Amino acid sequence: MGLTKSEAFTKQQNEVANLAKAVAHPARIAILEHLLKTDVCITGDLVEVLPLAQATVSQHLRELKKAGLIKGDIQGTSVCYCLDKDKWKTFINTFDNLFERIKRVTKCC
Amino acid sequence: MGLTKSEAFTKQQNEVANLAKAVAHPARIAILEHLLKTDVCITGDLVEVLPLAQATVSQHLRELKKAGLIKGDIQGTSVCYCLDKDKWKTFINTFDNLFERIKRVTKCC
DNA sequence: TTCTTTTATCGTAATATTGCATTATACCGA
DNA sequence: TCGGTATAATGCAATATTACGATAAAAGAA
Repeated sequence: MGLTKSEAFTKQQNEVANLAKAVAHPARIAILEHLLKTDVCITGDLVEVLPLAQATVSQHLRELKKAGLIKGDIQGTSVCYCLDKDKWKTFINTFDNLFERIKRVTKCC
Repeated sequence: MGLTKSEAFTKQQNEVANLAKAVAHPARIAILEHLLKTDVCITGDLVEVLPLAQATVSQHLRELKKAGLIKGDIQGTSVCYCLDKDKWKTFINTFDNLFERIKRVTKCC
């Protein structure tokens, strides 16, 4: 079907999955890496760096914005993007928590 | 198109994206959480816990196995699944590295 | 106003993912 | 060997994602 049964899982499970989905594409990783290098950037910068068309880059930016991982401020004719530190704090805490629990696992088959 | 241009991105970017994709579904998060609770489990356990058909659970298990995050050992009629600690070490290191870089970001728009 | 620049959105096409019923496959006990 | 039980594989249908060209929208320059 291609339709995830989100309602059948807990809110937290969906939240973790959605955050993971936001970074589950190399183009979006590349966008984040570019933002780490340059602090802020505009779509035009990314179109030059990424091997994708402008429309596709815009789409990936929208995905990241939808997940809340980046913010965009309109500045004249261009839009200035940057990481949303608050949302990332949530992201990092969520996964650190999962990682800690996994690190404590010892038994295996 | 639905076809990710993987070859246009670096190996590392694809690796991070693929690891993220492996956990980008609430059912797979639920599977991992069940494994954290029980250390080991078989498909039958999961079918009872998850709101999904056996075939679907098996498919999600295969995704996790493909990503290397879990291992499966055949034990008689059933397959015993558990977390692959080594692969998780890689996963955690990869994301900890990203998280550290993000924590250091200060500038924003 | 008109042109240019920049970004977003729409429409379309192709592939991927999700989910399930059904069908194999494998092992064990009688 | 034959059923019973359990997992895996296959095939199908429906939705989601990815990508891009074309178009729209918004702001500044000429």
